[in-house]
Amino acid sequence: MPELPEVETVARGLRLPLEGQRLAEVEVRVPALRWPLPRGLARRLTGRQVLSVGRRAKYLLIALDRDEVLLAHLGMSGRILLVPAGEERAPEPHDHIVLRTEAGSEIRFNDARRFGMVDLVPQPALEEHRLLAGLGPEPLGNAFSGPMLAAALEGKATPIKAALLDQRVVAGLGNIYVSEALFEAGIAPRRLARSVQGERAERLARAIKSVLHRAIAAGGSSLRDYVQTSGELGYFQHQWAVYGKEGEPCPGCTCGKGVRRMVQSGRSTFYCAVRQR
DNA sequence: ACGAGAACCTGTTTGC
DNA sequence: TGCAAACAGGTTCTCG
Repeated sequence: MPELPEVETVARGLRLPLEGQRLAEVEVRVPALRWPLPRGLARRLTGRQVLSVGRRAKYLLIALDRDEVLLAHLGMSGRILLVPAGEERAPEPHDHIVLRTEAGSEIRFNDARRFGMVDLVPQPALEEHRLLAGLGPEPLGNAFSGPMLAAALEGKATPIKAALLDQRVVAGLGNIYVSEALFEAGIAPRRLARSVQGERAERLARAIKSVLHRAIAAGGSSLRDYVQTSGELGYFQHQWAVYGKEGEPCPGCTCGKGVRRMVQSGRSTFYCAVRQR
């Protein structure tokens, strides 16, 4: 589920129910996700006030009073479910962490596969946190550009597909948006990263920004459903050009061959063999 | 040092 | 229909 646009959508959806609220009750129902949860997490969170909800790469950053930040990653299958104040809903399987605010709404972290991660970090140490320290630039940040991307790809002997999944190169892209961005930029997924320079890097940086912006806009339009019901993908899935479209005609392309699927380092890549070079 | 593949889990879809 | 295999939006670890 969660690449940058999905996490951004979740962060936006959590602002209203969480910001300014005190956590009246906290339940931690599993000992570990990907790693053991911080000791005494429920106790340490109870009574704390939420100052703000933000995002870095695919991480949710929930800033608390007393200078601590709740850091959360949704892994592959993680979702945030919101139960509005006044509604009762029995805990469902894999509802691992449940936060209840003073106002009565419930925020649940549900993650069937438990690839997600949660940590509680002192604010001053946030940037050096082992999960955040090595992250590359935010693709939607002002600093991110063709030349910056070109520099990050320089000398890399790996396919561009794999390089873009590397969070040290750019932070926040995942398997879906890499396929989409490469299609939009007209770059073949197998092309070596080091050969993406100059105008190609420029096109790719632009495509990345454009795809992410459009996905966030679509996620935003389905924001309530997204957070409240199941955490499923927002409406952007209806706008995918190639992802999951093997055999279908590629949009705006007259190649007649349709979208192809291949496997690169164990993961599906969708592309047009004619338009992407 | 770098890149490819395995490993971590469970749920759903696909194929025989 | 039933069952097994393949596959799923991520990251880290190991090995060559």
